[in-house]
Amino acid sequence: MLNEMLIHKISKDLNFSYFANKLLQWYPQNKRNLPWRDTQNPYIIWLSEIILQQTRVAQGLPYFEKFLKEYPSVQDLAQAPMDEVMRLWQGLGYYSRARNLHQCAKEVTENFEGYFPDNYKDLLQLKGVGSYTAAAIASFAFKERVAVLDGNVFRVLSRYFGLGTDISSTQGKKEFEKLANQIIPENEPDQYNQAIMEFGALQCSPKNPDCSICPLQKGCFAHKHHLIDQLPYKAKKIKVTTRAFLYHHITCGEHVIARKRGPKDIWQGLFDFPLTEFSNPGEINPEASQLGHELQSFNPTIRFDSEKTYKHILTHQKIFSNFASFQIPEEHFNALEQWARKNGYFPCTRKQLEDLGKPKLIVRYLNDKK
DNA sequence: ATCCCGGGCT
DNA sequence: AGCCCGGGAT
Repeated sequence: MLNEMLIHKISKDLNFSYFANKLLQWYPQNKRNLPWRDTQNPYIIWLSEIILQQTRVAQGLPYFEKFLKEYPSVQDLAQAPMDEVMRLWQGLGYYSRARNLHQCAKEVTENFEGYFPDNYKDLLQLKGVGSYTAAAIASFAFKERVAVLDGNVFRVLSRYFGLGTDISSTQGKKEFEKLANQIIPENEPDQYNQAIMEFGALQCSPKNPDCSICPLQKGCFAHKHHLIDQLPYKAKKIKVTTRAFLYHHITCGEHVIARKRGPKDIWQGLFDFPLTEFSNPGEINPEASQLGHELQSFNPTIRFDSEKTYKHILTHQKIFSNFASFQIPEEHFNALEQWARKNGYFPCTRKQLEDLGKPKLIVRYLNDKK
């Protein structure tokens, strides 16, 4: 057993060094010449990394040059007026980066005598410096053996080692971080970090990578299993929208006003009540409902139960719903029916309504009324 | 026009 | 988890 584990560990380590060596070999032959490469100046590295967050090289490059020309040192940047920094940043997006950049320069100047912290852990404390940027500065400027994890690294590792954990999950980030830090070699950790990111950008590209010329094709899990376009796996984050409904429960004798729900929205083909939608739950207000006003001519007895908000959770929608009930004297039935038909609603008896398919939300409300 | 991508902060 | 932003792909 011990033997097996030992063999497993050794073969894993061999595989890791094979992988790292291939990248280290590939890098000098293929790397782009960029002005923040081949320097160990933490200020220049930090500046470039902040600018390159969420930003392509082609877009960031002119900004990097502007900033370095205007502020050759961290002190120059720290002393610059905020407005000037913002103006230089103009057009690059994510403006909190510029605010953090300026604040970080001040921190370094005032609290660290102008010297950036020289290790991952301390770098993390700086404003605007997260795990990626801290690892980049620590390895490029100070040769610390700490792996960078950016979109490129996730992609390369996920494909080569067949790691399919969702890269947007906390669990996934942990697993990739662990793997990446096992692979990164003791010597030249900086070159290795540069190499794997450049490899991801140029060779192991998100779409249509040319695997026929890839130095890591042999041994690549994704290539072997034809999973290049499935990896890395990233769960699409469905954005949950909040909606606020005011339902109008309109009754007239034994009749209820209903409607069949149409396409392009939830509950297609089910039946519910006339509905006014508000932009958020706090704004639900019968006074603001056009429907309620139209019903006034039928002399309704109105009850709005604002206390009871029904919450209905779907995968992609969170619905908050209130109900207002309108009891209409039977003498207005004909006029009410005309109004209903004109607006795409129809009267039906309580019994008929029972037999129609309704959203859970409506059923819950009707049961509560009993 | 709409979708997708991406580090860090809150 | 949701937001911040612009650019590129579709």
